Amino acid sequence: MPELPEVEVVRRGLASSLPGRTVSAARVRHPRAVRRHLAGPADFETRLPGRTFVAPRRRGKFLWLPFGDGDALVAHLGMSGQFRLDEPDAPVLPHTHVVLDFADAGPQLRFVDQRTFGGLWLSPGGAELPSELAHIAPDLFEEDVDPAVLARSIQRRRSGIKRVLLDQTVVSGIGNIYADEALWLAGVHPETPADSMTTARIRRVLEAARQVMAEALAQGGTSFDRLYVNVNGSSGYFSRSLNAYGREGLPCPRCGTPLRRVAFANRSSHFCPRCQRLRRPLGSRAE
DNA sequence: ACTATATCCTGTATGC
DNA sequence: TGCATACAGGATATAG
Repeated sequence: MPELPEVEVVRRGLASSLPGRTVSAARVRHPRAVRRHLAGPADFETRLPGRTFVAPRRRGKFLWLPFGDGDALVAHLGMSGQFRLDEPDAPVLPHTHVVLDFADAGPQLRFVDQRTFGGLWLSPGGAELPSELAHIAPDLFEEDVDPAVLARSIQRRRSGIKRVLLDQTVVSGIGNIYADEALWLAGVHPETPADSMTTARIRRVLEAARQVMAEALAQGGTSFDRLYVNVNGSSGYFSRSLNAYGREGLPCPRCGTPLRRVAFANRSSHFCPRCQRLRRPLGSRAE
């Protein structure tokens, strides 16, 4: 569930309190949370103490917390990962998998993750951009993304446009919720073959995605339950602004037609059958 | 190079 | 009431 806006809310929360703080101890309570730290949990615990955090960074849904020495702690929240900043004597929540102590008297950094799809690892030399993220494309808020270039690369794909939006090696940060919202906003059916769309139409979809994620960020992200919260444990409010996602059977806010939900890649797509028509089911691609 | 699918996981909701 | 099943879905390994 955490997509770009939710991860950015977390990044900002960490940015306000981590820089300048020095780790004094690391404890791994569940080894799965550091499975991408290939040297193992004990090595992870040994390598962090003594390092001082600088400003947290983000690309798409990945976070990294650089240290002053040029290495970085990389994190992905997966489905249900949370960073919490809690006083050392605060109760430890269930599913707390990693705890960092600091040399100062401030709060601990705790990684909590019910479904354990998320995780942490140390990336040597990863302060600027962890090498493990080299295959992750820039997101729509990075300045070096040229929408025209991106639209042309999307247009070369034969998959449905939603599948392409979810491919983090094409453009990062978009997950199932914002893909459905962007396509609803742009009036594009999720299964529309990317190579059947004009670049102008692809750019409208990208702009819709950027817009809906910006609005979600302004509202603190999307929360359906306590699985996504910021570093203080509070929820965002964007779920009440969703137009399509999770609204099967409810009237389309634009035309009133009942929204549909269809199976899609082990999950669901939500769309309006009237506003988001599949045009030209097969055959010519002249547009 | 591209495309699609199975897999990991657990709390909640639903069906019988 | 209890048990079983479906569902939520990130990234990635793997197969085609």
